[in-house]
Amino acid sequence: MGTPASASEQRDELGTSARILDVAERLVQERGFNAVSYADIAAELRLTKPALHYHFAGKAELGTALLTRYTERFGAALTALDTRRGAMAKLDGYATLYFDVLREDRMCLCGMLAAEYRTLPQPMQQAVLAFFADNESWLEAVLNAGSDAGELQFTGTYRDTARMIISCLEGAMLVARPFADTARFSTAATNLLASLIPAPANCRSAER
Amino acid sequence: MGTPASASEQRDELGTSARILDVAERLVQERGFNAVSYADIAAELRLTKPALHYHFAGKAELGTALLTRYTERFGAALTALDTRRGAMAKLDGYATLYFDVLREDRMCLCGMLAAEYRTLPQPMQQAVLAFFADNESWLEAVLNAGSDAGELQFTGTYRDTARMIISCLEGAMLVARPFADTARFSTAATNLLASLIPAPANCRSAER
DNA sequence: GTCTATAACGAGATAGAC
DNA sequence: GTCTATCTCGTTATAGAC
Repeated sequence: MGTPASASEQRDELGTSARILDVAERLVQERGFNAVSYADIAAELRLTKPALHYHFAGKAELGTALLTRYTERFGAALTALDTRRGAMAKLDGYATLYFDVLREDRMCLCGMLAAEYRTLPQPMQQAVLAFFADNESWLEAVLNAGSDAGELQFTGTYRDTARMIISCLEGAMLVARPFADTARFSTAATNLLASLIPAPANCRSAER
Repeated sequence: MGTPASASEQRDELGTSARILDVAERLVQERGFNAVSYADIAAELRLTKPALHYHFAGKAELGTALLTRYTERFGAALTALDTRRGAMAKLDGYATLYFDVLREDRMCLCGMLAAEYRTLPQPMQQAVLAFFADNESWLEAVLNAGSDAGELQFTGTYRDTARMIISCLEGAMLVARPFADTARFSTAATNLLASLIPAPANCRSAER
């Protein structure tokens, strides 16, 4: 449960801006920012290009709005996961957030934009970095608590392990999508999380 | 050592086709296929667009040639790694192939094209899948041998572990590049490979 | 808030001279 | 093998009517 994306795309009662963002978000996650045009978005919504320009002055503004909303939604999903008891339950939920995106045949928005990073306007670049930094912070806290509770075990620092989780999940999405093989992702995610489970009995990690 | 890329870009004695491929490869790895134009490539080589069309009829043909050469070069690098003794030495060399690409501020060509997959012409799509399949096969063999020799230990199948290695390295590149932080990659790669070392070496409190 | 019309530019691609 | 010139199309973006 809990794709941070879409949810509103079907409803007609929503504002035009929100529907533009919904369509744009999906198209960017599928094709990449550079491969999506105002014409593509307008056509899906049966609007015209100037109507889009009324809501979002330029492509840079649209992209920034996309990132703001996506990061907020993802942050809310992480906060929701905080109510789960147990570090592994939280990490499981975290991996499921990614899985739900992949199941819709989409790449993580920020994973996609990370690939196109060099071509993005500065405000979008900053927002992509902020997204990953946010995720890293949340994971660090989960790893810290899980380690203290003896639920988790890993050799690297909290930060490095958090980064590794993000890298593995983003990479697993990146590669699984061309193969149209969600199991490829699930297996990688499962193995990744399994590697954080403490070895039985006499094998424990040192304090940091 | 041993970036499978470039190497020839500086020399003037090379054929024009090879120099076109060199420039195109670098630009695609930096910006993405959709963000590179014939004009960009021609300008760097002080040629004109029709000169490029003489060597590569269209962008699809150029992209396919790019993939063919890249996959061959990567395959040759893998064959070279086969001479190393020890599974971990081979895996280390494998990770270094990725690192050398990242150090040049480039994404893995096929990681980049995986993001843009939906927008690629079919021949390029097939070539991207083949690249990952090739890598997977090589890794599977290394993991198999390393496991038999007791050098490596992992819980998933050879195939799943091979896929996880590819995913982690591709994802680590994807995320490290926007941060312009090669250490981010190295740490992830080191942790990844460390997780394949059998327990006794990995666990401080003695033997199982 | 959405439209028609159009500007201004860059893309991939081709014809034909040299 | 490379050029100039040109074509056609798609792109972002704006002016101004409704």
